[in-house]
Amino acid sequence: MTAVTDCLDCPLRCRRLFVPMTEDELAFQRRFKAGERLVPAGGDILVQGQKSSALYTLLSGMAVRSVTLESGRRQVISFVFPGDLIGLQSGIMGEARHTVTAVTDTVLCLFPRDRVWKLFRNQPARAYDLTWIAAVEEHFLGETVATLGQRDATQRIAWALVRVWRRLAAIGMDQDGTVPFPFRQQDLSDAVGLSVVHTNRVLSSLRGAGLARIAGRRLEMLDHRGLSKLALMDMEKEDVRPIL
Amino acid sequence: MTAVTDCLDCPLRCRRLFVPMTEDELAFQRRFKAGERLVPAGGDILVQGQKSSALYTLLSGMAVRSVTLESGRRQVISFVFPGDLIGLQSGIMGEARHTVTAVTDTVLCLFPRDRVWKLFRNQPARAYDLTWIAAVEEHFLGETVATLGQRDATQRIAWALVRVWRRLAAIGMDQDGTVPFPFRQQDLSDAVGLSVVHTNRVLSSLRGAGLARIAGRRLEMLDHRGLSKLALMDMEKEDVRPIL
DNA sequence: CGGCAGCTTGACTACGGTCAATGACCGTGG
DNA sequence: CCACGGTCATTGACCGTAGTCAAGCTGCCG
Repeated sequence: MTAVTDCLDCPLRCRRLFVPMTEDELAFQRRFKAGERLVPAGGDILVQGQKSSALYTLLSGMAVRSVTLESGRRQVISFVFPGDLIGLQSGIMGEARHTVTAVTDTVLCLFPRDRVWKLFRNQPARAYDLTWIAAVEEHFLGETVATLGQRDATQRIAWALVRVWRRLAAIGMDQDGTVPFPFRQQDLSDAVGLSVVHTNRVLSSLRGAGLARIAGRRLEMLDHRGLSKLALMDMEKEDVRPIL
Repeated sequence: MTAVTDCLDCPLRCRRLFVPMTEDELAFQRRFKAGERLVPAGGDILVQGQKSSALYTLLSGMAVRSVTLESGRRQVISFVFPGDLIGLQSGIMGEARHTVTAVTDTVLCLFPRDRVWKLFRNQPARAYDLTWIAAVEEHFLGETVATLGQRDATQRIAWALVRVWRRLAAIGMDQDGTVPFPFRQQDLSDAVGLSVVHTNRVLSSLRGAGLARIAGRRLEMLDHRGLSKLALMDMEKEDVRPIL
């Protein structure tokens, strides 16, 4: 039985990916957070089509956001990492449009819906941040659309690996050039719109080319610059964003 | 020389797609709007990588939001229709991440960036609406990702046509089962990640099947239910959203 | 030790891309 | 008024990337 993490002790907010909070915001944040929710690996955090009012921030662990078409095919919309907001759409528009599934054991900070309104009413700066977060999310989805529409198989995989690596490095989860990678190849292929078989072939070719390697639930980045170039990604300055 | 449209006379806000505004909100809105901007067909409303502070709502005309990769390939992220918000990302995150190009002559309502902060400060309900709009946008991008990742060529085109048709019908732009469709086949193919050639073939097969037809810069929907089914789209209840 | 989930490899196929040529339409200028 | 040039739509022939099917392989957990 672990105690609930106080926002004061939040291991995420001081990471370079996130905009620092003021004293005042931090105080509000502590009252805003209503508790935590634990979802074990394989469990659903949010289910497509189901009413759900809460907002979450992923405190630890990883997840995938996905939709399933009537054809039965699954698309992974995005990977979800510590610090990511979950449930904005369902929280605002009423019901969840996609499923969020825990890939590892996860801990979520819980923000009840009715307090969100209070945030807009009393904390305009935080409300602005929330919109900012939504804009960032939108930006990444735009990137994803461009990837699925215009990049070939190798570029897609390279792109996805670089994205994951940069995101995790930005919250300090890299060690010796590796980051945790708990996703199955099936998850990766569902994310980039390729078959598992082809995904596997591409991965082994990237390994062969000495660019990156997945092994033991970890992703090893052997040539960040090379892989980024292959993926047609610019080495954009890492931008920061708020965290809720 | 046409006069600027007063928000009171806005031809969009009363359409069934949009949440009605209160008297109060309308009053604020009139002060919020700083003027209009006209962009002729083919002109750029926003340019990828360029600083831009303003927020716009497309008042009339149509546009495409797109990004161009280093390979030179272009991805159309979304079509932009009357009532859509433009520039949230650039307005909040600083610089535009994608280009918005006018496809017809367009009129834009202009909201200066510095007034956005005033909105968060003084109009929490409108700020909430802005976030809502961002969430809706995010939802649609998620759909797009799923389409590019999991639907085949025919389903993609069908999906795109139905989306356009529903969107325009929801603001009353349908006449005799047709809606304006000023986009080139090149735009459509860049939107769904297919070559123009294949797009053309699919379109003619849809025409042959009596499902839909594009002619004379108009899209004729011959079998909405059939095309939706083909596109694996549910006949979801039309949901409403706020307009800025 | 057995069973299961996930990874890997091979053989064959097909969907959609590319290249190329022709056609339809439209605005402009001689 | 018609010839010209440009843009966009259409069609044909060929090809290559990635999907499918199917069989082994590996590693983990009971």
